[in-house]
Amino acid sequence: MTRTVFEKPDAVALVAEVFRELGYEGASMSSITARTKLSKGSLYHFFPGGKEQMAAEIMAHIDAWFVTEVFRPLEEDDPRAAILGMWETTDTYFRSGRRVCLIGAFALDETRDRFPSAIQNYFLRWIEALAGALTRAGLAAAEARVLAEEAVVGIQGALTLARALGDDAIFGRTLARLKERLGAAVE
Amino acid sequence: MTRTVFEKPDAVALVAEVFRELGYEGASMSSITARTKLSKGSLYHFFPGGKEQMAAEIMAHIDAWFVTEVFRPLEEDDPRAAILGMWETTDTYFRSGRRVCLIGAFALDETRDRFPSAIQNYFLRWIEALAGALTRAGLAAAEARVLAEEAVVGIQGALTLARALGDDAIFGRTLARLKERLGAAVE
DNA sequence: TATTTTATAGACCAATCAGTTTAGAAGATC
DNA sequence: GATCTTCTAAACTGATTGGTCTATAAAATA
Repeated sequence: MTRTVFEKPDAVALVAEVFRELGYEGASMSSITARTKLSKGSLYHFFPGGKEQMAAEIMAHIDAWFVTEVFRPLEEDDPRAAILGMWETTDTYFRSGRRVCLIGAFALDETRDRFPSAIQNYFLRWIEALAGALTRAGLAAAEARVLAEEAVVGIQGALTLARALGDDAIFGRTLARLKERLGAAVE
Repeated sequence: MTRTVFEKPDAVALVAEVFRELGYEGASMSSITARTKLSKGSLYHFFPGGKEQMAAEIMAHIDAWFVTEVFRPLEEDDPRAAILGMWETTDTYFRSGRRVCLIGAFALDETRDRFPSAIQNYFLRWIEALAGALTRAGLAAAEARVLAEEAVVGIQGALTLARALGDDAIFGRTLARLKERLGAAVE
């Protein structure tokens, strides 16, 4: 009998992709075991709290990744360069729109009511980090906030349309448009 | 024993709201019967094909509504007035962002694979109808298309953030910004 | 190498799932 | 008012759900 041994960080990442593809309700334990190759025993060993704990830890993992890779870099010295880096990181993370935003997807149905603050904070911090960079690049606080909100709205909307249309180009087009608009505002 | 008698159009509308709130996988037959007060007998009488038929008919119903209330009005004589009307209709339909886009939500998870053309056509037709109005208002076809895409992306993104943040104002702010941007382009 | 800890496999559970069936009530037609 | 069609209620089905448990394999520690 062959056995495959997993480590928890790998389990989190594997299960995350299943939730991302199927949504919280759509991701049944059997679909999770089938797609990740982790047995139920392994899953409940790592996540005694079941699906709810899996989703909570996945969201915490995503949040930590964005703090390190997106939000904190936006606080660095050169705000213009930081914002340019954000477009690159965002395009890579969402695989040019082929990967959806798990937290955005959770927000749309009543899964939101299970994790309201995690969902709210993720988007709030993104908007605040970007608005902060725009402010340090010279924009008035109010204008920075409006533009940051427009950017995060555009990213989410483009992810929805990319999947709805099966269009691999719309996400890149949207990022390019937002990049130009924010770039022009801080020139 | 009291019995409530429903008509099919009412059944479609009632079930639609449950799918909208819970998503396709999240909407179980028991949650549908509980929230709509339609019994299983009634539901399978109206929709012998079960959940899949319910969702298909709901999407067709939404599509028809948008054709009548949004897409066709955009083809009327005065394109500027038609576009202004679209912002009103959109704000009302999505209840200032408190109501999500069922078709956008279906696009995000593998529910999309059940109804790929219905989902794709809904967004394609919206973009095309709006681009057509912008063209007739004087814009070059390419520019009209880009702006129309930006508008539909913005609407979807704002719906996601409205729910994620529990913010009643962000949808209206986004619509106002898009209205101004499209209005300025055709002046 | 012996022991302890960590992790896997899969049988098992009660509850819920989508869907079927049947009996009869309400509404429409005659 | 009798007949026929439409619709509802709820019991029922087999399959699947999320979750538990036990035996044991692998890894870490001693």
